[in-house]
Amino acid sequence: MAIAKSPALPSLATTKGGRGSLATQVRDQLRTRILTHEWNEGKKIPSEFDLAGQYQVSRVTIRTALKALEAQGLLDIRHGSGAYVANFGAAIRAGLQELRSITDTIREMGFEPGMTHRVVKRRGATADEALRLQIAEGEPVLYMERAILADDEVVAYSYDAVAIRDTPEKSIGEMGKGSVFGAFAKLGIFPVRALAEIHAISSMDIGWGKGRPKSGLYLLLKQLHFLRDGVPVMASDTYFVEGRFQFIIHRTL
Amino acid sequence: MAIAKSPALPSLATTKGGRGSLATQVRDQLRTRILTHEWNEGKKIPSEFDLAGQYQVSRVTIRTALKALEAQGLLDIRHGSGAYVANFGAAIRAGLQELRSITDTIREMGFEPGMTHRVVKRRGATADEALRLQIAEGEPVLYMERAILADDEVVAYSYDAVAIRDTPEKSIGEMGKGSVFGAFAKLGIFPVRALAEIHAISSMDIGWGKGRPKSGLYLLLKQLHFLRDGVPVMASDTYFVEGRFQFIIHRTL
DNA sequence: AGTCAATAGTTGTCCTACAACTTGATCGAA
DNA sequence: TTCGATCAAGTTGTAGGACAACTATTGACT
Repeated sequence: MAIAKSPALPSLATTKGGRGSLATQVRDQLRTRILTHEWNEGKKIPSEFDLAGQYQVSRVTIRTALKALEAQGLLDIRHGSGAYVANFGAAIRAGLQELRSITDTIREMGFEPGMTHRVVKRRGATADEALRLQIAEGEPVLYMERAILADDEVVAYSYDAVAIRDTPEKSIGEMGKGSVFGAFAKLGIFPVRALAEIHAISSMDIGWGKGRPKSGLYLLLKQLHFLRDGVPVMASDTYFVEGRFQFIIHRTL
Repeated sequence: MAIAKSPALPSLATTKGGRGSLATQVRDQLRTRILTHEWNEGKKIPSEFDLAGQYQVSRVTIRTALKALEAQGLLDIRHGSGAYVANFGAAIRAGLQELRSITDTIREMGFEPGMTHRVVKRRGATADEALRLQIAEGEPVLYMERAILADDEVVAYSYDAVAIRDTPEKSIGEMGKGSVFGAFAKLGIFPVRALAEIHAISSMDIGWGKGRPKSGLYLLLKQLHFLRDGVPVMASDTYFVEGRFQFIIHRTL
């Protein structure tokens, strides 16, 4: 039962000046250790006491991290026995219930993500956009039409509207290029949740270009992204080509 | 700052002999207090210290409960400030990321749930079912074909296969009648998670009866329900009629 | 072999104390 | 007044120690 700080573990506070609470940092590190299969699925991970020793934090902090991972479905904590790795690692990472960028998800699925922009412009909000973004009609939004690719094949067409509000002009340009969430992060804007509505759509009016599917069958993900305090920042309608993208949801109590 | 146990609160241990840990009981009670709008959306709830006094438990227990609710997206806890009610109560309850029976969801949406059984029989597992349920091909399963109604209108057709395993014969009959999960509960079987796959389907071969939609457009929810230890117990393919049932997902980090 | 009791290990809860952060009030200077 | 800094009170985050409740294994006994 020797307690020694494993030198292989990246230290906590020093990694990046501390981005979030201690428990959050520990949670993220344990998360990657689980997802990289450091412990086999179904296997017991070290006790809270041991982990506290490894990370040099209190048992409270470890417990908070473990509970969070249990809530995400990655762990199964049993009173008096221990914490066990659930056997759904990959599915959870790809699950819709986790808010992550489509690009990242595609990359983790082993494909090469890509994106082509058809429309990127600043214009007044439509009635529908104004309603969803809780702004006045006609107020400026950044409107985009993009095709999302995986290994050069179109997997989805996305129609997005970002509320401008106080966004400086120069930063708006960046969104039209790389990752939208990357641009958000630079501005200190962090959407922490999204409300998504799912529909089955059969239409020939969706999409463009030669990669456009003939079936016309799509899964529409109608999303609204929110900040911590509940302010909506982006409304996006993404049409996923049926069959080319796996939609998984991990449901828990 | 007077700490008095509110007499309106149901006591914890006495309610039902204690179904789960203290923190879980507190979580459930706080959850209903939130969903019944005891505190307005966006408003601050009492401090951990106050709640500990109300429920006569330690601050640790309250913290555990609050953290769980935060993970579910019902609360927003801010360091140094307090815990605030998120403005997504209804959406979260109806959200797919929460594992609840369709019947309950329909009822909470204000409709009268119903169900008609077309097929209820015990037969050997098909190759696909055997694979999903992790049993041998031909082993007995309870197979059902049901139509799910809301206010006497068909919202979905479901094709389900339940792994029999040690289930006593008489209990199998009950599943064919009322709620499947109700029958599970009586047997002490509690599915705690499900992995769902979503597809858009356009087909005229789905469904039956005169309520069958003409469009032939469905959202297929292909589910597999698991026990705590990862044993699959039920595989169900549910075809939701596009437009008649709102599919929402609450996505969080 | 089978049953039961003891035991060590693990998670759940409690207590106390303090650190870190947020918010509003207070006060002083421009 | 108006702005800004400072302060104080309130709240969440982390620490450490202690014990209760539960699990799984071992070992003794029948």
